Order: sequence, then structure tokens, then C-alpha cells
Amino acid sequence: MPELPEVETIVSDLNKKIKNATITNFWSDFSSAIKGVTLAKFKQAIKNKKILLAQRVGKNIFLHLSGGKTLHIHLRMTGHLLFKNNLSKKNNKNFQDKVNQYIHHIWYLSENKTLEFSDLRKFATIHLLETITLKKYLAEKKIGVDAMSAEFTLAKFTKLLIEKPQMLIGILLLDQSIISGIGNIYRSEILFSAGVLPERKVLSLTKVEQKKIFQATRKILQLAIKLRGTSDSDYRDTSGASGNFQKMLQVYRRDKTACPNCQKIILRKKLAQRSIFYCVNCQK
DNA sequence: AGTTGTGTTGAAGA
DNA sequence: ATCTTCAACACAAC
Repeated sequence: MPELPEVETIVSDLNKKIKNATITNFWSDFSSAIKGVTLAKFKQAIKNKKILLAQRVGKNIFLHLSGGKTLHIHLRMTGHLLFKNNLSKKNNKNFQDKVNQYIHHIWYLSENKTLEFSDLRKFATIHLLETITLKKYLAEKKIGVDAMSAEFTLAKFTKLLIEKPQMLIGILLLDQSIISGIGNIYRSEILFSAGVLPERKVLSLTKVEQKKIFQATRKILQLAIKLRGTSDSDYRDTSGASGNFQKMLQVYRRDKTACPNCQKIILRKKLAQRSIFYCVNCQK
């Protein structure tokens, strides 16, 4: 559920709230989320390190620390990073929401601040890497070009499409190794906006359709970032608050209801085991 | 009360 | 290679 706009919201908030804070300690009751290193070594590596910058690539969060280490956090389906200080611990009602109650890891920061990691389904992961190996790490993890990066241009998109002629466009948009950041919510919204059916083969797309999909991707993700993401159910920002893009959803989870454009019934089907929503009249 | 589905993704099997 | 299935886990909805 946290897709590119949700992760972007979190990362930009983290840069406002915890940049330059020092990690004083770390606690976890679910250390199997921490990959490739023991809890003790992890703790030792990050203790007394300063948080220099939060960075986003696709749905991935990177926290660059002093001393040349970087934390890689993936929220998967239900991960929430909650920033708390003395005041908000007392006054912020959002933190009492049930969805924010599944705290499994806590970074203790200077000045009594904490970064608390709530994760209901416990799918989220934390890796520790050397900052200088980031580029290599992204390649190893097969994290594709970020959908909102300057590098992702229409020319780049077209090039990526040429490499996968047999793929269905609805599946391609979800493949993080090709383009990173688009999840199940936004792929349906993007294809609806572009007027293209999800099951179209990439090689069947006209130049005009390719351009429409590219532009719809930028437009929808940009608006969703502006509205601080979609809280269809679980997603919350670093203050535990919901986003606003759910009000803008045209097709996602709106099956059996009238298409906002033509009033025909929105359909839902499974594409590679994942739900997809579309209008057969507005999408060709 | 048991079954099914859920926004993610990596690994295993075909 | 590439596609499908399953598994990680907890909970809501049926």
C-alpha cells in the first residue's frame, strides 16, 4: 500500500523532522525484519550516528547516516514510520489509532525524540549497507528507474517498452525491476487516466498511447504526492495521519459502481494474481 | 467458526 | 528466461 506518493510523503517529512538527529539507541521485538545482520551488530552500527538525509527510490526508503552507513527500509504492505517527540506523544491522537499500534522497532533519537516502526503484518524489512555501495545495491535488488525521477523520460519509457514487447502493460507497470514506485492502486488509476486496457500487450500500444500512459503516470503520481498519498485503508504518514488521494480514486476498488466518466460499470479482475480495476468503455 | 482476500515482494517450482 | 504458486503475517469481511 505505501507506493511512490506515500513513500515520498514519508521521506520528505523525515527530512523535516529527523535530519541531523543522532540515534542514541534502538529497540526491536521482531528482529527477523532486520536482514543480514544480528540485532546486536545492527544496534552497534547505528548507535551514535547522525541521520544525514532521507532518500526515496521507488517504494524504498534510504536513511544515510554519518560514518558511511545507510539504512534501507521497505514498508511492504502495512509499515508505518511514526515520528514522536515529547509533545506529540501526549497530544497526537493519531498515534492511538489501531493501525499505528503495531510498534516492532524504535529508533531512539536525541532530545527524547523517537522514530517508531509500526507494522501489522510484519512484512517490512530493514537492511544495513555501506553508503558508497548504494548504486550497486540498487542494481542487485533490481530496483528499476524511479517513476518520478528526472531520468524517467518519455524516451526512457519507450525504450523500456521495446525491451518487453510481449508483456501486458498492466503487469509491466507493477514490475519494480522495470519502473519502481507504482503499486496496485496507481496502476489502475494510471491506465484509466490513459484510456488503455490493462491487458493490452506492450507491442500493440501506439506511440500516442505510450505517451498517454507516460503522462498519466507523472500526472497521477504528482497529484497523489500533493495530496499526501492514498489511505484507502492502512497507510499513515509520520504523524500517523491519513492521506487524501482516496477521494480522487476513479476506478481502484470501485468495481460494481458507475464509471465517473461514462457511468458504465467498473470491472475488476485478476491479472497475475493481483486485482485490477478498469472501465471497458473508457479504456481501449 | 472456517474460509477468503489484502495494497508487497522474494523464493521455489514448472 | 519467464510464468505461476506459495510464503512471510495479521486481521477484516464474508
